[in-house]
Amino acid sequence: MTKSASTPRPARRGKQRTVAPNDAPKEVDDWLGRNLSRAANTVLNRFQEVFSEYDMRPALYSALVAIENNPGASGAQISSWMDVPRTNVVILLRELEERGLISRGRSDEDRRAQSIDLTQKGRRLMPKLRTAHKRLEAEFAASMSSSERQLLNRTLRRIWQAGPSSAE
Amino acid sequence: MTKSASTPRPARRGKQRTVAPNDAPKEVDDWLGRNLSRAANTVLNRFQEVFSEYDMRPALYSALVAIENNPGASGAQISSWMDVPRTNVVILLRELEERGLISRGRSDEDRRAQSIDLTQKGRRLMPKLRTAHKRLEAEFAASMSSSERQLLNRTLRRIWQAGPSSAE
DNA sequence: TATTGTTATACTCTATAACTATA
DNA sequence: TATAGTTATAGAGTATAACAATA
Repeated sequence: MTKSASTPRPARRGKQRTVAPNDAPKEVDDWLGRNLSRAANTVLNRFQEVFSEYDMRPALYSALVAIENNPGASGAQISSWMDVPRTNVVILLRELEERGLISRGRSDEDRRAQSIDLTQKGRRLMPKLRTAHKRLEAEFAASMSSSERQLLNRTLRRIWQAGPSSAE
Repeated sequence: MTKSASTPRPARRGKQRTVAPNDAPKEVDDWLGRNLSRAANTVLNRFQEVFSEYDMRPALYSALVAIENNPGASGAQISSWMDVPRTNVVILLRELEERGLISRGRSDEDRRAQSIDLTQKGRRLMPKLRTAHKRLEAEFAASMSSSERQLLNRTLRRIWQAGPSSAE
């Protein structure tokens, strides 16, 4: 069984910040890695809340988008498009198949490869997921100017694209 | 035993990007959460490489900095300063103690609380770790202007500080 | 009742080694 | 030899519940 077949994770309790806001600047305030990790985690938490009714994780959602954007692609092609190691994509694909959102046939030309597509159930789900995702993005975009948001995404891409490709 | 007592993790193989750079813009290119996660992961990988000779993880390093900045503090105070749940700080403190980098006595005023300090070994290690960390920061800062870097850190802080405090 | 420290456990993403089947 | 798919396993960070000891 997959874990995600269980009850959706309860949204984080929205605890109030009780810490006094007069915190002095800390040595760690400008650590890039720390700020990135914590920001990523904040977005992850909101993702789980926004998508709670769909029992959807970010990696699962991006796999669905990859499949929708590459109809009939093989797992290796999905892996390459997502830039995620094949070995980790396998788990996502199995889970999506178990949930009836994708189908995996055998390719005619290359009998090693699969031919992956959204099922009708999957195709029907996508617009709802996209709506939820747009809501999530808009929520964070609300606290930035448009140019600031674009610069942020460009800067972040420059950071991670400088590293080695994650696709195996 | 703690895992970190084992051999330092081998630095990631620096694989060349073989993917053709003519990738068309993808739907996922402007996903904030994805860009944040991947950027954070890139910095994490570099952290592991730069700190490989010290067998040091980011969380462990930031705990050391927290302790150095709060001599004699309790675990709860360290947790609050780091803004990390107590339950996760416990693991870091135990590991640091096992490695002889910190000492944990009992507080005189409150017999529940500990009084945490760097050991001499820990104090001697800190300058080396700081040097490595400065190198790491400088490496990523090199690809940005100073104002861009400041804006980035400010934006990231705004994102994660908007969420609930992680300190329990 | 509340706080301190702790154990146990789970979840998400990422990473590597090793294997089978096919090319 | 190389590629596609898979299994198993590990590491890093984050999260919650529950407990004993102390306040």
